Amino acid sequence: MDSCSVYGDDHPHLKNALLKNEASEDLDSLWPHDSSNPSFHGSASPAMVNFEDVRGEDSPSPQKPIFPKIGNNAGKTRNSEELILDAFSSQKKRRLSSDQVRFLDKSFEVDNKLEPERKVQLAKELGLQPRQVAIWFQNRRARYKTKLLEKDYDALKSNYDRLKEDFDALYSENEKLKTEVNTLAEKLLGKADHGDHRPIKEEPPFDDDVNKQTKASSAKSDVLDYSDADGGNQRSPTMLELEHGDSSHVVGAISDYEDDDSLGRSLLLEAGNCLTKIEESFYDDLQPNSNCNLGFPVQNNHGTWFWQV
DNA sequence: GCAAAAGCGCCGCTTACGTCA
DNA sequence: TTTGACGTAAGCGGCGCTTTT
Repeated sequence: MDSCSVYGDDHPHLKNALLKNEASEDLDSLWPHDSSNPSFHGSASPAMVNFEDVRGEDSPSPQKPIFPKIGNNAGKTRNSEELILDAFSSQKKRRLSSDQVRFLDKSFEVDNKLEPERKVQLAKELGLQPRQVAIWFQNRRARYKTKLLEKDYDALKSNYDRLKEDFDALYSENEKLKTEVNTLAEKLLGKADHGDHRPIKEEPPFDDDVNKQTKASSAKSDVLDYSDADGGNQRSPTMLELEHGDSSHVVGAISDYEDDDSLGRSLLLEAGNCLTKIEESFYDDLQPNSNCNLGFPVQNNHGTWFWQV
């Protein structure tokens, strides 16, 4: 920033006032006074912060504007004329002092927006140009926004990780149960091949598409010759039924095997229990009408489960 | 009353400087 | 002493809103 354009050529009276260290008196005439706030000499805004509240004990007189400590000489004692000459003769950027930053931060915490009056008062109190105060607030808002975004990102990421963990656990359990069901089905098939060749009674219809494919099938094909009902994935009717959320007929079909031995019956009963368990595990907690399924299966009006994106 | 111009402040992006390891 | 990374003051252009003409 070109400080000369503000306090120099454009406002020679202000430059002279500063050179005489009379800034407070001259600037005081620019806004109304408020005796209740000696620090700001006229602060009427509740958002204003008293510089004395944040200034360290080693800071200069609270009644005088705080000029920036310049560069590496920040810790050295320099008279005000040197500082002012430096400020006006150099085009280089000068960092704000820690006191100034603390004061601005306090003020920012109270209100991150800057009204014109407040800006002028802050600038006066800190010995800065109003534009410098405005720029500081703009940059501060930007930094604050960045931090907020980072915080939001972290929160969303942790939520995503947690959901993914849950999903992975459910998915692996699903795979495990599928394997278990297939094993039981194979055992059942082997049993049927060795013993009773009586055809398994046709299952009652449970859904349009699946029913079309299974209606004319034998009991054997009912278990093994399941065809593609949803895009290439070979799934047994049992699995399809699971996806349709109803295994009651599967459990009911177990009664057709009452003539079998106890092993077959127990296997079937166990399979039925597994199916019930799978249903409970996967579908009971889902909310099909929710817009926040995050990729979990959702049931539409026809009772068909699909993957919502 | 309406429209164009001017003024102002804010924002996002960028640059340049100061500081530190 | 040099160098690269990082934080930050400030520049710039665009946009929206308000005021002026």
